[in-house]
Amino acid sequence: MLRTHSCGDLRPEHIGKTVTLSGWVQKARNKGFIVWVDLRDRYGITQLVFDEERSPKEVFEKAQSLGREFVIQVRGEVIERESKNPQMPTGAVEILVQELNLLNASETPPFTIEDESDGGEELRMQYRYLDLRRNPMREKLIHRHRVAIQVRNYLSDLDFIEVETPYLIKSTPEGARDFVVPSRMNSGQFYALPQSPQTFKQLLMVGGMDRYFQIVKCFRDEDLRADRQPEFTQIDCEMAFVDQEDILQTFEGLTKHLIEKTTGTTVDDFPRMTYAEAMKTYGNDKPDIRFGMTFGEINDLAQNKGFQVFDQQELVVGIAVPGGASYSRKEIDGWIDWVKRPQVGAKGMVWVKCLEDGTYKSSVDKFFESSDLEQWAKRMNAQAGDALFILGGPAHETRTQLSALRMELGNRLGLRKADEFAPLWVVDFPLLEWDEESQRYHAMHHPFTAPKPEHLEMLKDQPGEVCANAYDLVLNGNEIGGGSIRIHDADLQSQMFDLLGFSKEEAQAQFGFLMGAFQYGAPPHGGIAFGLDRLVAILGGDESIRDYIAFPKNNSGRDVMIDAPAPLDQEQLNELYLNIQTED
RNA sequence: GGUCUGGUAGUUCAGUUGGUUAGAAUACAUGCCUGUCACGCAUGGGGUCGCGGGUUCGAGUCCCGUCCAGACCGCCA
Repeated sequence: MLRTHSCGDLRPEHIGKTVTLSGWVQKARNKGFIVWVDLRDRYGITQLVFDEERSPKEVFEKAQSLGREFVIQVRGEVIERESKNPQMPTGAVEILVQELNLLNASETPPFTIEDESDGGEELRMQYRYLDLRRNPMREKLIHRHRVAIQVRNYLSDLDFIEVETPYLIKSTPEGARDFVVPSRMNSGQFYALPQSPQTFKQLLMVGGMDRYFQIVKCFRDEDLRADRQPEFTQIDCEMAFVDQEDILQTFEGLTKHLIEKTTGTTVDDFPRMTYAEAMKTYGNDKPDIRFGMTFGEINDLAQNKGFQVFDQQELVVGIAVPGGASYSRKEIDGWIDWVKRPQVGAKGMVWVKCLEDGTYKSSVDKFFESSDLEQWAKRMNAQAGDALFILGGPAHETRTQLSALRMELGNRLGLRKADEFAPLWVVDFPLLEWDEESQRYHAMHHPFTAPKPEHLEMLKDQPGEVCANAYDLVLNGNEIGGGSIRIHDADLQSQMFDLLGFSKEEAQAQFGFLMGAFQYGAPPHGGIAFGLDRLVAILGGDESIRDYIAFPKNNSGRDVMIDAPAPLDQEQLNELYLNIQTED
């Protein structure tokens, strides 16, 4: 038996017992006459003591050579510590070691295996197996496991069944780029890895499964971000014989359950906001409603008063910055530079300080009366002591820019508290969006999303105005889930493909299987998919998902530990009928 | 595809206007230390300043190129 207890088990009631422990050497403190070794495993740390007088001579000598991360097994008596450490759960006891067995030596690790490691991101990725030994990393993976278990239990209790769908499927032109897999048995042909199990879960509904979920890997060959990986995990769900309200209720329940079970905080019923409303008041379809700073549009108040910069803009809109009246000229200039960066792209920014004495000071004092500025402040819900930051320009662009500014201000003012959870539903998304590049409509959600029945008539003449029965679940400014009621009628689905620019032949070739299925009694159905990595990270109080994935990819989509992707040798390429084209 | 930031000891970083032998902390090694727990003290080893080119009497420092990493924009139905 390699151990009788874990390194987190022993307490004063074990004093006098002889135990066997195994684990890693966290640290050895050699005091000459006595050596203490912190022995670590997943469950905790137990202090071992090797004593000149009380330990066997050869054991004491062997203990001198123990280094960090050596794997050892010890046998000894649990004794009371002479000086206790109240900070450690096992801090009242220690093991007086009688037998020491070196199970495996270790090189000195390239970074310290401690809560606050000295290792940088890249190094920790390269030695991920060492990084995972650190408490914060282990706790994050355990947190992920707990969320996943709660999802399975909750949905299973509601009669959802988990069904696995295939990973080797067919490439489709819509949406993100596919990862493809060459087929050896079918020369020149390729599978694609699923961007999501979308069509399969719909076919499961046609197949009468009624309620399906799956915690499933999805693959998208697009550029990465802190919260985006090329392979990621979804909680994919679908229900038959439901309307939008049924789905919102069901998954609001799940999300509440997850927040309450894994963070200990409670949340009220989720507010709902239409897409149009979210864009108008937050400039964003995934607003962070943990803090205010909602948009105030002031076209009617600020135009035709002699300030030409505003007069010609489609939209003039601003926000109140709490405490902004005390900003120095330099700080304000810093924010003006910030919005003018190419990533944001504003041309400039007008500011107004709402002073404590009720007067106003602004960059446009020449053009506006104090009473004008007061009305602006009112529209932006400003208090005395705030500043107004105002942008003007084309409506959509300006909203996006002001939203970026609002989020950055929220971050820097500490308004985005990691332990606060503010979920909301964003509903009534447009069905389609016009794409300038390809000069055609694209599905905003995906091509299987059902238009709102009351908008069906507009589909022919004003397709851009049609709203969909589509919804996103937003948590703290992040989209953590999105879904829709699906089309279950072959004719309507065919009409959608028309609108998206598919010929009848293309639609048949790409999605014939789905249209075929709809001809055999497809039930009304709809669903939702959650980004598990993102959800887990936010519930854990982080924005970056990488720490919540055991073996993530870096910024360029590489796994620096196993050094993937990598070239294939010629033999393997031949077998797959592939030639590599060299760049010139 | 683009913008920005960074790359100096095993690691995390400092390094002035271009000027002596490139530093600190930590890790590591050795020794000392009668209760440590971020132990302490002393000593020591450890550098292709990412790589290539250029400017200069002289480059870690300035310029050009390139590679790598990170954040963001585009992209992500």
